[in-house]
Amino acid sequence: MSNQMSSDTNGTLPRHYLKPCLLLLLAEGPSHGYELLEHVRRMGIKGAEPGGLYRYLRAMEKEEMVSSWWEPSQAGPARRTYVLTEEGRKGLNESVQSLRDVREILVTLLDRYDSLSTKATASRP
Amino acid sequence: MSNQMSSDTNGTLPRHYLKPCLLLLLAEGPSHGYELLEHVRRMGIKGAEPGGLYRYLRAMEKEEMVSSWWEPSQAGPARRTYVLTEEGRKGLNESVQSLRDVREILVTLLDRYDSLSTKATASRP
DNA sequence: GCCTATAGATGTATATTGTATCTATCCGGT
DNA sequence: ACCGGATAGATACAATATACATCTATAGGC
Repeated sequence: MSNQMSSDTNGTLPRHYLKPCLLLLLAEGPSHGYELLEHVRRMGIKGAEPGGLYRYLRAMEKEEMVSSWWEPSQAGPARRTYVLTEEGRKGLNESVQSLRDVREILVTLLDRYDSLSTKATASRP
Repeated sequence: MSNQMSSDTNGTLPRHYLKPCLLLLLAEGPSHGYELLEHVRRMGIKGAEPGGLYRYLRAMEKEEMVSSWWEPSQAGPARRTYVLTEEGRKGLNESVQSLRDVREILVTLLDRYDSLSTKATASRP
């Protein structure tokens, strides 16, 4: 039964905004997976999980949006530190542009919803 | 090769906002699939396609968000007319609330991006 | 009769996600 | 010295979602 509806984006940014989030976070400075996980969660992608995140980072590396290396940790296991590449910076700029588009569409959609209830109230004298 | 990144949400609302869009459109008045397809496309979900849309409508009907019946058309084949149910109205309200959350997170994220480049420019005297 | 636009539905390959599980390291407690 | 928990990263496989092609039908124009 192919049914995609399930429970929606409740209060959280859909996980598919993970890419722009990661690019933004890395534009703010180098970081490693475990830390990025907490950051993206705090940024709004509550449902982010390690599996997907690490996968994403590797995929981004394959696309040369980021590069990484192992770095020993003073406390705990070694970390893979990620930094944004030139490509990644460009990718971020593009992502941000489409995010702006999405934001505008959302605003329009929400206005449309609001005017809907306004009309409904207005029609009750 | 499992690579999820591909080309992102370029200029369009991700297809997974189809549900709130359809609910909003149906809140504005009854409609049928073919017409809804054009409307959601104009609303920003450029990549919406008939297959997914019709399936989506049937799924929403199974969830009792909408109800439908066949209606003969004056010109062309019969149409399945959809209307929003009480359930659907509630679903729309909830969807809209999470859309507002998403919008706010997006705004925060974009501000953060902007302040990033501001800092970069500011550091060049 | 044949072609096109309209209208709806289904089948299926592929892509993406979700969930569980696995390895390893360091630190603190006992 | 040994154990358990926090940190860190990675992988396998199932479940879902998406894209694309295809199929049925009807009405109207030519």
